Amino acid sequence: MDVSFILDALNDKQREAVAAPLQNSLVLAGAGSGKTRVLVHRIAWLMHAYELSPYSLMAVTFTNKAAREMQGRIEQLVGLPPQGMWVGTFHGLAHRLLRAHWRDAGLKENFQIMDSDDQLRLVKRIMREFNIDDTRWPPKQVAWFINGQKDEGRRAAHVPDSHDPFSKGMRELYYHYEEACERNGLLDFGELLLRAHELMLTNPALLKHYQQRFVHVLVDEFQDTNTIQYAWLRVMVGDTGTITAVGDDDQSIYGWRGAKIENIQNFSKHFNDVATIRLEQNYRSTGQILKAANGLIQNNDDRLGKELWTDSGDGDPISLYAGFNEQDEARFILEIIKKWRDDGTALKDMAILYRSNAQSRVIEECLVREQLPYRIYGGHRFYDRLEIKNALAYARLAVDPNDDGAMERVINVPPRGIGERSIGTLREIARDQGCSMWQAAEHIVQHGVMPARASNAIKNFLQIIDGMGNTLIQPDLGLGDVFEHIIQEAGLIPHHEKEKGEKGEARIENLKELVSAASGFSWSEDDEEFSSPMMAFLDQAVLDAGEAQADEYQDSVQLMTLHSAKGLEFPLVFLTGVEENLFPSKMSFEEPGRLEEERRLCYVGITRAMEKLYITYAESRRLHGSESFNSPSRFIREIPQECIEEVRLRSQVARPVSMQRHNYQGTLQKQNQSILHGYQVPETNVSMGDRVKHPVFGEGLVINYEGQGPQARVQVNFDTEGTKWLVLSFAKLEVL
DNA sequence: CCTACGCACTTTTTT
DNA sequence: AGTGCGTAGG
Repeated sequence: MDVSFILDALNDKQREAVAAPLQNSLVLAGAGSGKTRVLVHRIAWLMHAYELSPYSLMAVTFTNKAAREMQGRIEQLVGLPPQGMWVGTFHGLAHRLLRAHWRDAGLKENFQIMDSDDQLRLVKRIMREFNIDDTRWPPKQVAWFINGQKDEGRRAAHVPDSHDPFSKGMRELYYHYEEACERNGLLDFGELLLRAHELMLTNPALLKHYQQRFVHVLVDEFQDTNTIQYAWLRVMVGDTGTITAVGDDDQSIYGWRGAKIENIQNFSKHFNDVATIRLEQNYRSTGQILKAANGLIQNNDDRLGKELWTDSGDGDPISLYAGFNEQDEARFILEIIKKWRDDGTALKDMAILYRSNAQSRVIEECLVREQLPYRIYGGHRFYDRLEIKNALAYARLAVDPNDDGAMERVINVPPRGIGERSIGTLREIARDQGCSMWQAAEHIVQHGVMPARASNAIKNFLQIIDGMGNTLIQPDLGLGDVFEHIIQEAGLIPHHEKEKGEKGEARIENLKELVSAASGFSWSEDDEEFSSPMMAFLDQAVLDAGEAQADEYQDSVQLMTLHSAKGLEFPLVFLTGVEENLFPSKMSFEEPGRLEEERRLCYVGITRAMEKLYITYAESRRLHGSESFNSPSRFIREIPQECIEEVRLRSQVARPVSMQRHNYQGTLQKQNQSILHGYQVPETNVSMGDRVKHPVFGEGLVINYEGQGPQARVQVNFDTEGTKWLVLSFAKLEVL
């Protein structure tokens, strides 16, 4: 069979990885080295060279986006969809196993998946029920604790006993939480993985079946696996299967949520006869950018070791800009963006990266002022939005009125006269009778045990839900129509119309989008596990947050955190706020490993840039209301200095010693007039970039300033006399 | 029952 | 500074 189409157009190392024998292999794929390509071609190779059926392959990713991309590229390469192959996220595949084997997994047939929001609500509910002090055990922290334990594969019973009351309480709460989930048929994200793992361990026949089925397993972003994911993989592969793990230890940035970099570091110890292949040729960035990235990451210990290289030239050095505050930083970025745009670069090819979301605001304001379109990645996901979650809760109630979580969520949204008092009564009855809140509500309405006003309100609600339930069983209604009804019946549109500002409008727009998402939903393929389209849709809504935003196709500047930038690339990248305490974040100073993770994050940031990278920081920054003076990040110092070019002379005037200590001695290499133009010097009529005339020195260009009021000084680059600092109140400068 | 005000918090995010 | 949450008053 001709397999050249699989191996051609690969470099030697990629080919080595793709055509490796059917054995365990670890592909250390540096940034921009064609990782997904290798994965996809490996799959095609296994199918052709070893005549493996797609049925015997499983490919695991972390995000739905990555799974979709892989699926698409396999189709593209092989020419048809890989029938029977399992391609999906850890959670998606675990979910699939549990739906198929719910009985063996000890679940209810109609079990529901909770997202983190549902989970937090459940935690709060439990804490209320048991009268637990939520100042000593903040619900968020409780949820965090439970998730952390599940990531480690521990149930409440496995949590080591402790004598300190706080830990004891946590453990106790975990018990209650487990019990509540069990009773209500609820699974959080961690539970999907944990339960899928246990399903395999407790059902040897089932395990054998899957181990025999999956001859080869492929894993993307292996450095991000946590304990339970790794354990599950090992069980699924077993002694008979083999695995290809693709990842990059230098890009492990999720340790804080349980990812174990050790998994990739020790991979060769846990699996037999591992072939390790390094992909170090980078097809993305210029030589200078790679040199900077390599230099920086060398400061980490315990690396598997890897050095990126390219054969496509050095490119521009990295530009470093010191803003005097965050406003200045933002304005600088905007100037560069406008320059690149005028030179023909599309806005979507420019990315502004920052360490924390709070930093985006200043930049956004600047973008708005300059009327440049932008798009912020991350933020709230579509299905996470309040209005969407409410609509989905109505749908859940329509499917199963006994869904207490959904009931609590929307019973009084929009306000319909069922307040905390009434809900409390419902909860009480439900608990005493061991029934659902819905049944409690029916009881109340029938027996009139509550004041007429409250009783009527509840009756009204029951009727609304009943009506929704009816639309579900009408065969001629599509999923979109059902949601249309639901939103209508619930009165969500008028409810959001009442909201002030543009918020309500946006929410109504989102609800419309939900309707169209529902109409476009198809569950045809291999989803025989699901009993109805609505159920499938609801599951999908929880597991796949629906990334796309409306303005996706508009050409716009891309803003995102460094974490969400992983896996992406842009010709022009700004790495902003590169200051001590911010990046590395001061939160990372406590645990030793965290600083290395910050450094990897910086490495990720640098390697996003294809052509040109700007690193910026601000000498003074207003964040969370107060002003702080941070020194430039240590990461800047760790980059080989020959890769860096400063775009502004650091001011040489008096400053607090603490700041001066960190100043760079870099010299002014290039004056960029367009950069500086438009900078207003406070309380004067002189602007940066202005041409001025001095009675003695002649004409020159204002390139910097310092101080305020009578002490204000400007630096002028005179045409004939060089640069000089002048005190504005003395020098007789004339603006030309 | 709803609205308004005051308080505390603030790294990173996917599923 | 801004937001989200909980409590106090209308």
